[in-house]
Amino acid sequence: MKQNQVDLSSRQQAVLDYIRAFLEERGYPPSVREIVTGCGISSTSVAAFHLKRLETKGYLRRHPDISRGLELVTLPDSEESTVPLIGYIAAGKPVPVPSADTWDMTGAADMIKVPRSLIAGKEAVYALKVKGDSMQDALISDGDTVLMQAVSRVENGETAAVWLRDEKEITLKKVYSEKGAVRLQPANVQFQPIFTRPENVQIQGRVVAVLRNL
Amino acid sequence: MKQNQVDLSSRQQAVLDYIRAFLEERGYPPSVREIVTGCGISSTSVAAFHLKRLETKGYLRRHPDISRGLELVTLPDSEESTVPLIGYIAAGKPVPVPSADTWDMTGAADMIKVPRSLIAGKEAVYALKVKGDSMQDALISDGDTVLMQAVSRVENGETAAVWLRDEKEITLKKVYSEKGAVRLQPANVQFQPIFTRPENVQIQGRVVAVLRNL
DNA sequence: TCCATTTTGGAACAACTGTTCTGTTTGCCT
DNA sequence: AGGCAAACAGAACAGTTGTTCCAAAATGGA
Repeated sequence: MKQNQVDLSSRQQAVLDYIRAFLEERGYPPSVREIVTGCGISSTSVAAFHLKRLETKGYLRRHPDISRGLELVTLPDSEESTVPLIGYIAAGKPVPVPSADTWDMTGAADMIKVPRSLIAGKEAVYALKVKGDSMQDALISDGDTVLMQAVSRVENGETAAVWLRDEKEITLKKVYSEKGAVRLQPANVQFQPIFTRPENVQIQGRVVAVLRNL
Repeated sequence: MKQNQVDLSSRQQAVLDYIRAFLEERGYPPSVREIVTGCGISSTSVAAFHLKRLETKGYLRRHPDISRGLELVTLPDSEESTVPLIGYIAAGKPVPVPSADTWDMTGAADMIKVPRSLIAGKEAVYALKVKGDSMQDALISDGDTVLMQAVSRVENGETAAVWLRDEKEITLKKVYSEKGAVRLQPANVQFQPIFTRPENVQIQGRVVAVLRNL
């Protein structure tokens, strides 16, 4: 939750934490003198000193001569991300490919909010709605939302959206590369794996997460 | 996004909008005089008058004698909610029951963030981690997070966490009440429903959503 | 119209607040 | 020990800011 920064002295960390807590609780930033008393600092000049330091280090923005003119530059990092919902995923059709402007917020595409923890650090994540019950072997049902990451290769054991060229079919399975063949393992333990030629599988993306709203 | 309130004069509405925009853009509330110039008001006393009015009407909280001591009371509905993660759900054990202080933020329990859209408007939502592969008939696998709502009855067709007294087992299924019996329908269409006596089923909660992080 | 209520104007006060200045202390490296 | 940069103290100044007082204008019924 609260992460300490390595390049801050304990005093500066304390000031930053105090501002965060104050802002969270009261809805407006503290004054310099409130910081002084709140952090056990003895003089306003010391607080000013550290505030200037925090600003040059990029942790907050200051508005000179304006009372309580503090602005946290990292808005309490919002714990959530916005990803584009670019289409549907169904058994018989390749998944929609995110285009260059897909992530443009101004686009007309739907955007959905997801907890940042679900896609921590991952780039190029987009969302697809599942149509049909063809993916129950992947423990995914009609109406689920699948978060995908646009990649063309995955590590062994990762779950991917796989286009089977021969079968002309999309399937979500764990991909294992084995001596001359590819093993596609369903998430549902009661289903058997599929073995096929490497040329038959086209990775369309990595499955990052699944959301089901009942 | 911005909703006009019916019980506000246009001036008060303008002031409220201005405060919202100012706060959004600068990160701290405006001063009375900034409100004056920003809204085309001629005197600080007029602004003070309207601010007092806005406070008594419940749209903001004021901190007297504190510069920029304005706090918008409208929870800026943050598109995400925090729910407590109170334990595990496994086949052979009843689900943990949320206690009165479970939702107390100060508790040591883990809190997780979820998109508000997943639990829109629902009360008493908590989270459980799934242990084991015993619920694949519900399209739920080991490691999934299940969002539950603490209720003791569900409507026909809703998915619930059901404790089967005879079998001493937890299962997640759609519940249908049928003439003298209860039909428990798995989400996975390839599984058969279970029929049992009403006395054998104890609803432990409604399943609101499922999160799977791969 | 007349009266009560609401809204507006203008000004001034006292407290709040950011800034700056000078000097001191502390920690740390050579 | 000596030197240097960071951190600390105290005080004072000037602009900002919430509040209040008094009076005027607008509004809205009866």
